[in-house]
Amino acid sequence: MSEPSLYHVSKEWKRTHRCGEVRKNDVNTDVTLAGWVKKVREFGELTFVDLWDRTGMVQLVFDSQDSELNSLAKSLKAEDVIACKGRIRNRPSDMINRDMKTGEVEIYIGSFVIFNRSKVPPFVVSDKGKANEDLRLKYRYLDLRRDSMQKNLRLRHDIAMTVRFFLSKHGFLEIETPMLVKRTPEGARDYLVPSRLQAGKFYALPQSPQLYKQMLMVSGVDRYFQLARCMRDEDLRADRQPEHTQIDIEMSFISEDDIIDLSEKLMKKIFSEVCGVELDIPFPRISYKTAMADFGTDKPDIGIGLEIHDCTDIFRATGFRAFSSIIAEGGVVRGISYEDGYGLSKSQIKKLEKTAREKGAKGLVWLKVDGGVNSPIEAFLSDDEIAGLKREFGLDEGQKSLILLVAGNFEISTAVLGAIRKSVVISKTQDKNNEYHFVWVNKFPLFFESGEGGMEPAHHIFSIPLEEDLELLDKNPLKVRGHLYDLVCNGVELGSGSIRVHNRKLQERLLSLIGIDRQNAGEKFGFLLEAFEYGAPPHGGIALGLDRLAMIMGGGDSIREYIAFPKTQNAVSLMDGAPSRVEEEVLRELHIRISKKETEK
RNA sequence: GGGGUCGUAGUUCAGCUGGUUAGAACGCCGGCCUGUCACGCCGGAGGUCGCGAGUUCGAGUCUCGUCGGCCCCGCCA
Repeated sequence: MSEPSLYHVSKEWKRTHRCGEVRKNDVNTDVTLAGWVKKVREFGELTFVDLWDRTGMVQLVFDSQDSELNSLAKSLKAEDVIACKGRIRNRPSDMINRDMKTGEVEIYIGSFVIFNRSKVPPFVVSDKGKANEDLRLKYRYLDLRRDSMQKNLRLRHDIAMTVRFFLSKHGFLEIETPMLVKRTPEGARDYLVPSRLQAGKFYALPQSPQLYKQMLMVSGVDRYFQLARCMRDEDLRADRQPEHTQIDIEMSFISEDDIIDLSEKLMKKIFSEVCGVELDIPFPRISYKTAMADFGTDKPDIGIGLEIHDCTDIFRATGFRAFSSIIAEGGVVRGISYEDGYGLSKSQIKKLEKTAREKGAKGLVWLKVDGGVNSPIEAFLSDDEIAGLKREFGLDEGQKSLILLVAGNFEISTAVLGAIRKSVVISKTQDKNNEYHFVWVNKFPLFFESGEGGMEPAHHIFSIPLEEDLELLDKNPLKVRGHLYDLVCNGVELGSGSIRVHNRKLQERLLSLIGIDRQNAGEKFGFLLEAFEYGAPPHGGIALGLDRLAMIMGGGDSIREYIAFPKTQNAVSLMDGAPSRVEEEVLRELHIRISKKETEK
């Protein structure tokens, strides 16, 4: 026994048990344990030390028999790393700690070594000690030592292992695809990697392995999966990091139903194995059109009611000018009935109005209905109109509710109500756990209108149109729907996929619709198009967000809690300081010069 | 690019319409204690109020700018 440092884990100090694993039936065995000191409690000649490792905590006891041992024990501090030898013994019956797995026993210590002393940590390394996220990120290695974070790491591992086992059993091969790839023009901004050997050229980090997994299908791999890192240089959110992990799946000779079926079974397996929740499959499926009309979003939380209703017909003959003029111009009046919102104060309703305006509404009309009605536009409303609203929303006589109405064109009024619904849903679902409302959203349009009057792919340009919409491709491409499907859970987009194009002509046609002509297509996707000419099987797949899945299963609010080393909203790693400047010399080798303006910052 | 919010002791926070000595709890340091496990008791140290300007007799508090964390819009599957 002496002051720390150069001890290594020799045979002598090799541990025989883990801290959280000593139990009553091990009593009287001699053990060697190692771990982190969490707490020292002194009582004169008696000292207790809580020793922790990933498996749990156990109490060590030192007493006066050996005063040197005891005084060294008293010098122990939180987060010191030690190994110790002792005998497991029962605690006195009235001293059993029911809150600890190991609380029936304790280790009577004969000797110990200190591998390393810890400075006083910047925050208390325990779930009981609060710490702000920036501090936690800077000292992530301490943060991860907390039980809640260890639990999150374990959760993620369990999901990953279940995925690997399940897919492997179903005939899928796990295949790695390159991290240094060719930049593709569509989609998110790329992270670029300069090439040293090819002056002036760049690799991109993959936004997803999309093209590679399609090539693997052409290769006859038949069933592929990968836990793939995907990099996107876009702004961050609670559920968006610059790098995230997808459970990436691709299959040959299958239909949309096959992929949905497999995904459902995978989800069921994961929830069952990892957290003992039995999901009901199949999940409901709704079309994109229905999702937008009824929920105002393509990732609806379907578990909490609040569907958007069309109330235009109720107000056809209204005396309320704001509505009548919009209806006359071909607009609509849409609304939701928010029963829990009846008690909202004026200022809380004001906040909803603000949300509405942010999303482009001219205003938000609200009515509190019960036996009567209370609304700023009460004077303009007829009894028929009020009765009509109650009928539309299925409200019984005297039933209380807050009805919110938005008038305008269909898209805006629906989007506004969707946004309001989302802000309301968050507070509604916060106190619920273990409730998972899965839904498939499918039949997405293949294209959306882009800002400049052109078109851009809704998902990506490799998805196949629905058979019945093929003829619209020439006449009205915006009306063409595709074999595209998103998996949504509690309002979070967990994954999306599609059946792919496997025919060169069709692929070229789709590319030309978004302004990529033949020559251009050859430069950018030539290898894909060429591959399609050498026997490409029909194929399709899906990619499920591992980080988001972990977040939902863990009940968290941010995927950062489920990523070992995440970045801040400014895409900075507070722990290691990435990104950073690099030496001039390094840049020169990469044929890069930073403009002066940026250097001065 | 834009909106919101936060920044005070090592940590988490309080600090009113500006007012003279900036507090609490936990942590830390010293002492006492043989059954604690959120131990208890006694004592102590610890502050560039994010940073920079401005208003004022006087700024933690008000104004502007700036930096950083978080939430959101845009953006992004």
